[in-house]
Amino acid sequence: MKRNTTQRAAIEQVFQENDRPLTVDEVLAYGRERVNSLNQATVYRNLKILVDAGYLQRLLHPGLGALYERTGKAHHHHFHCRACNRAFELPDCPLREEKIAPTGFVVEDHAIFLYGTCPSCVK
Amino acid sequence: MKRNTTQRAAIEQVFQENDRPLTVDEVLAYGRERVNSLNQATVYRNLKILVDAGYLQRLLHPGLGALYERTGKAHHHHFHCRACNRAFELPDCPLREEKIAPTGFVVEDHAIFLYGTCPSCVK
DNA sequence: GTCGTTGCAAAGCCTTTGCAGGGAA
DNA sequence: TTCCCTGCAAAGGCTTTGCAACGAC
Repeated sequence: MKRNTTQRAAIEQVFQENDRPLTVDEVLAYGRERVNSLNQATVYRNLKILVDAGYLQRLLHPGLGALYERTGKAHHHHFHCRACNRAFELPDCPLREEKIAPTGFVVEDHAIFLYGTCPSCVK
Repeated sequence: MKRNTTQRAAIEQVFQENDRPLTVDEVLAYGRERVNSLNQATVYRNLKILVDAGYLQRLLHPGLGALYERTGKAHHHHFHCRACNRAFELPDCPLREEKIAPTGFVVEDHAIFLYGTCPSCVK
């Protein structure tokens, strides 16, 4: 049975307070603000547990590597700010899958990654 | 000055005969069909040299990792066949960058990755 | 004979795993 | 008292680098 530990609670709070996809390092850094002794291996293990529990979703970003975000959101894509190096969620999807591959390719899924500058870095 | 070695020639031929993005392992495997002694470190070093020389372009694929493809092609995107695990180029781009991010986000660039089954695996 | 290149092995990153001690229930 | 969880350290993958030998020019 899953137990409630200070470390796991801290990690969940990190995701509650940061509504954007986070890297392992970000989870570790933000988590240590709550639990100073928080270990990297603990973060890796808990991220896996929280993904298995359906609380988090893992995605691979080209460049940022593994990102973790809360589950339960609608189909969406991601923005990477090159200035602050953070990832953000984009609410919409501009794609019609049927129209984008040559004849013969069966498209089951897609991912879109945008790059640029986020609102707080533009200022 | 850059020298013409058997190993580098083999790697270039691999890209001439495979008109799709290749992983390091694919370059190594195909290259060894030409030069049996071809070493992994040599492949890594030559891929870097060929990128710097403008002959190849490196891109990061979520899932497949680093991919290398010939330069000089028009703006395009990539398809990953889950059956044979190969990457392919898609000729078109279905996106209007201006329309896809919320106000405040400045979009400079984008990448689209499709997933599914390629024509030869569909058969 | 130069000196760019190669193969091998060692060393870096990032992520996972083994293990003994610690803490939730 | 159980046994899941944590921290530390060691061990896996993938990629890079150091070094001596090789070979293109």
